[in-house]
This record gives sequence, structure tokens and C-alpha cells, in this order.
Amino acid sequence: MAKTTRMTRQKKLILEILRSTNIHPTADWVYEQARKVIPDISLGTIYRNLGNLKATGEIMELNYGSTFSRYDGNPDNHYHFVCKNCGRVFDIDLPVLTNLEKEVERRMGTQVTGHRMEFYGLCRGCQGVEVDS
Amino acid sequence: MAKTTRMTRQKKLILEILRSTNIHPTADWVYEQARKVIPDISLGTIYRNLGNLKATGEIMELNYGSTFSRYDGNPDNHYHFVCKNCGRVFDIDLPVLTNLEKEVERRMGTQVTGHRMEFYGLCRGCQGVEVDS
DNA sequence: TTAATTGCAAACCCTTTGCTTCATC
DNA sequence: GATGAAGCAAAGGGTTTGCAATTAA
Repeated sequence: MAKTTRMTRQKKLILEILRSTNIHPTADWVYEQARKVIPDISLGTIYRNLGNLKATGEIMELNYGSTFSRYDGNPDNHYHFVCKNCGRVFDIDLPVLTNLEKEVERRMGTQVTGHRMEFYGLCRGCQGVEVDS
Repeated sequence: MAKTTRMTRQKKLILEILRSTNIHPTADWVYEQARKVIPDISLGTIYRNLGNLKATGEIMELNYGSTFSRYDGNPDNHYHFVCKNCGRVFDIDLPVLTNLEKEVERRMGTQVTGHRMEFYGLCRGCQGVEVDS
């Protein structure tokens, strides 16, 4: 039986922070913002709540080729553009290809519960920059 | 000026190992395999060469929601299915949607150099398993 | 009241890196 | 022979976790 979950000030704040931005922040950025409201909130609490919120489907975790995760307050599937230079993540307003999941189910012979798609390139601010790999 | 790159036994072996499997192995798995041929090869060498091979486009690095990377000896873009229970990664034989990149370029106002797509679900071996999140 | 959650700090774990020695070109 | 690469081991850095003290329900 799943444990009940309490709505703490910390959890509420973290969710508010995530929903109020479109920069797909890192845990550390959320931490810095949260400290402005609850100065002694701990990074452990940030991670624990990000994990909870992800588990309940209220937020999404993004991990696109970097050593750390970013978080998205919009839990509905949508696609992203990732800048290969500055690492910033942008939302892309493209229709989600749910029909492709059916196709994959046929080929895999098993149920598909979701998919992700990310596009890579240089954002407008990073045009002309040299990037390795 | 870019440094020249030498073909060492270690690098050659690592590339051979990656090309001879379709399990999308972790660095550690490659390490264990490599040790069977070069017993005192080091994990640092594995990582350095995986980085080199990735930079030259000979292999691909996959990082799909886990704390560690997997590697793919096939550098041509293709899609993957990731099992949410056992973490195994399977190739999916679907045509690559290059036309979508053009669409994203229009919307982003900047060049798109590539994209990735991964499907999630339970593989046939993990059917019926409970998974959180 | 009581058990889930916090804050703190130490532990984790995958990956990177500095340095000396080795081996490719 | 010169210098890029290997081996070793320690450091790095984001994330997780154990535990006593809080606090939501």
C-alpha cells in the first residue's frame, strides 16, 4: 500500500516555482529560488520533493545529455529543443505523435506507455559558436 | 589545431566490443569485456576512448533517464525502446523523421542538427511488473 | 498523537582528471 | 625520439540517504 503524502510548505513552494517558469530549471536553481522564501530549506528536500512530484506525475524530469537533470512543471508530453552550446531547453509547439506509439507497440509486441523527442542545435543566442562533438 | 589521434590497441578493442553487441552497454560492461582481452586496461581508458569515439561520431552515447550512460556502436540516428523496469534498451526499426527537423527549424528560427526519440514501456520479459512513476 | 517530512551532513556512484610511464607514429 | 595515450588512484559533482527533530493530518 502506498504511503500517504503530505502537502508541506516546502513541497507546495517547489511546485509553484516549477509552474511559474519555462526555463526547465535544474534542482539547484529551484533550490536557490526556494531559499528566497524558506531560507533554511535543504537541497535534500528539493530532491526528495522533485522525486515525489515526478512519481505522482505532477512534473517531468528531463535529462538530455548532461550530467544533471532539469525539471518541467508541465507534465503533459511535449517536445524540446536543446542548445548544444548553452544547454538551455526550449519548448517546441509541435503536435505529439501518439500514433507512433501504436506503431512501436506492433513492432515491439508490448505496450508503449510514452515517448520523448528532443531536437538539438544552437539556439539563436549561440549562433556561430563552435561546439565539439 | 585539433590533436592527432592514435589508434591504440585499447581504442580498437573498445570499438570492436561496441560494434559486436546490440545491448547498448554501459561503460562498466565494456570495461568487463575489455578486461578479458587486456586484463590491466583501466576504466579511465574506457571512458576516455568512449569520449573520443563519440566526438568523432563513431559511436553514440545514450542517456535515458538513468544515472549512467549507455553506448551504441551504431552512430546512425535510430530510435530506441527503453524498458522502465529492467532498463534494457532496444533498437526500433522505424524510419527517421528528418522532415520534422525542418519544421522545428522554422519554428525555432535556428538550425537543427539532430534529434532523438525514445519510447518507454515494459519489455516482453518484464510484462506484469509494477513500476513506480 | 503519530508517522511522514525536514534539515543536516555524510555517503554514493558514475565519470573525470593529474601525473608518471608506455607505446604509437 | 616526440608526444599522445594508458594505468592508477584520487578528486569531482550531482543525487541519495540515515537519523534526530519537526510538523501536517
